[in-house]
Amino acid sequence: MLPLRLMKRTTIKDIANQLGVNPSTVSRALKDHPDISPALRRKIKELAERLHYRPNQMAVYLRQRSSRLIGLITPEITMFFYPSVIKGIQDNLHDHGYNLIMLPSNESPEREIENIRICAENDVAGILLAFSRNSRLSTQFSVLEEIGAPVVMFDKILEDLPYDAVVLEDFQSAVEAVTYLAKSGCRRIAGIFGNPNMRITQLRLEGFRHALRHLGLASSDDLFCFADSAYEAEKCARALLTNPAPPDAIFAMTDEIIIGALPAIAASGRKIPEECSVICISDGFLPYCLYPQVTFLHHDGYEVGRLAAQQLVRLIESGDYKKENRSVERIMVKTQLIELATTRRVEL
Amino acid sequence: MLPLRLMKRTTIKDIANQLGVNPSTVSRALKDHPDISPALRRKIKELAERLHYRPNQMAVYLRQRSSRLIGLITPEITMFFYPSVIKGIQDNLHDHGYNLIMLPSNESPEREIENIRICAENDVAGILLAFSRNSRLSTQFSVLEEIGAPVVMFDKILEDLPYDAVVLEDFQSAVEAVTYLAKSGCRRIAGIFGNPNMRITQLRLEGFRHALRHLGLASSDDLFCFADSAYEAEKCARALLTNPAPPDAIFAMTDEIIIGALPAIAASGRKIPEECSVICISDGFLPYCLYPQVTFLHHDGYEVGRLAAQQLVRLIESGDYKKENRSVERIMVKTQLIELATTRRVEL
DNA sequence: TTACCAACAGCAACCGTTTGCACAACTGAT
DNA sequence: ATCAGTTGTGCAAACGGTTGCTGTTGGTAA
Repeated sequence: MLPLRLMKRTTIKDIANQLGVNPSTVSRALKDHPDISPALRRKIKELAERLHYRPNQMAVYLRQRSSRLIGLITPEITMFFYPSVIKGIQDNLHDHGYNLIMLPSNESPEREIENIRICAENDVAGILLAFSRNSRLSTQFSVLEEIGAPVVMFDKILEDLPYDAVVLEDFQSAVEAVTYLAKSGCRRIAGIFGNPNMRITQLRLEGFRHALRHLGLASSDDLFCFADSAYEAEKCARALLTNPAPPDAIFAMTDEIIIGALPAIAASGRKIPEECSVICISDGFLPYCLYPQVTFLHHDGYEVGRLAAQQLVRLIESGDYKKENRSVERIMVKTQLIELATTRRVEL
Repeated sequence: MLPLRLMKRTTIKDIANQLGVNPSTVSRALKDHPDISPALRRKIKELAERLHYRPNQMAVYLRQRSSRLIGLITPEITMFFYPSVIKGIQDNLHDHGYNLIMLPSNESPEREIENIRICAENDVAGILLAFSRNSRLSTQFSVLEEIGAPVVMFDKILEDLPYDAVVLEDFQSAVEAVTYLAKSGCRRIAGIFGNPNMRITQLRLEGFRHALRHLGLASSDDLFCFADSAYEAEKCARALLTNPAPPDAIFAMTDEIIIGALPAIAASGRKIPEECSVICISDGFLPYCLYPQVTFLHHDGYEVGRLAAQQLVRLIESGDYKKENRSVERIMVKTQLIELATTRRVEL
């Protein structure tokens, strides 16, 4: 006998032939259609089992004009935040019988467009989308509009796009971070931010400045900078600390930034947190690995992924996304402060 | 005019109708079949462009009896090693026009089988597979055999399965780690290992013991232990260090283990590396984040992913995997020692 | 007996693309 | 004028499964 792998896959027709019935009868029997007698139904199911019958999803998708595939488009997949998001998405999607097709854009808007096209070609049931740094409204939008499937954005969103989104409290997190530092006694608070094109950068920067203003603290241009990588963040931190009037606290906008900044602060010879406090926004894994462990605002990637997937499934199954005047939903994921070793303790 | 998203997608038939030609002609024209005259070819392509025609891949797959989807089955997706592997796979697959469908098994053999089934149902062109801790040869094998597509295993493999695999030098890495510690002056070298069911654990443990024996060092049962999580690793490390004859060096088999072990060593009050050296095997990101930065053997996940994908594409496109007497390939990824702060320097 | 209805099964079209084959029209050689 | 050989195009089946409709039973009520 041939090895199984070289055998033709059993189809509905094979079952029908062996039983002398029509393929349609088999199809109906397998999905418990009441038109088929229980006896026949059992016979068909038994044979299907015996022949290891598995429906060809491609055929189903084609006929049904939609797959059970979800396209996941992200600028990056390895670093920090995204793996947990993906896990959140996966766990939720699996429960609803959808499968994920991964389409990383590597921070390239062109690749992003290509990925959206791939989604279209594969008749995905829905798209989960976090944009690259340099994606712009007009270009990305027109391609997305060609898709018949619902879209849910998360994390790195384009605010004006008429799709639902799951986001973190970026503005508010920065406010909280700064406020916490101030409460712990810091007076000159510096910030290191990511790519200034990204909306999350803008929001966190706004929050940062808003808090400083509100607290009556200095907020001059030499107290913040932008860094696109850990390496640049290290340079930024060094520059901030050699200022004539150096900060007594540093807020790092992301995991990536803290990785560069923390060694620079340590290298400057300052005691942490006494001479320089440090706080960052993180998914929650890295701060525990660093030394000293960094106080951070927990941005829960898993939760973001879970909620985005949940919302997408809801849209798919209700069909609501097709409605003309549906208003866009923004789902906020709460942030939590985790006090570790790089800040002075505050009585709250 | 309707929003694009609600319009029916253009098909080959639409183009054919508008031009008064046959769908088959359109199909051929779009793929530059020489039978179609250049003039008509141009006209068809122009219209296709204008109507935003995109082929329906499901139909193509169905007709072609195989998709351009690759199933990726891993026990885990967030932690340490896998994100880089996935990136390596992605980068390679994208270049060859394949797409990845992610099927995490969450360390469950049952889920693994389900995932293999999903691959079958979706007519994947190939499968990339890393097994869960508790997967067993017999059960997993029979399901895999039903698949018509080639399989490439990586990292966590089942040795006796007749599929190609990309693996790291597990035995050799452990030997190198121990040898390096010995050269740097350590005499009582302990090891903390992962789940003993996994082949990589067995190999690394064998290498560890082999090296100790070879170097004439102690290799008693109180010098190694198994830990299934960072938390357990912490307990393990603590136990090792409170031995009557404590080790002067610890080898941690994975990232996860070092996360637990390092704090325990620090907490014991020992100076690192003078009183206790530390070395681990890692994908290369985490050791730099820890304090002190941990000397490690670099196990390059990206490279594993890249090579696994490459090999799979080769099998798919050559069709070699169908050959009866094809011998199985094992591809080894080289390991590299990175000397950081937790070991005493060695003149090599 | 007739009329009607349920229960069950089959027919055939359809989803969008591909592809072997047939065939028409034209060319050029005989 | 005839025939073989191109060149360009169309026909129709196929991939595997789904589903609206039709048709055949057998049974029940009028």
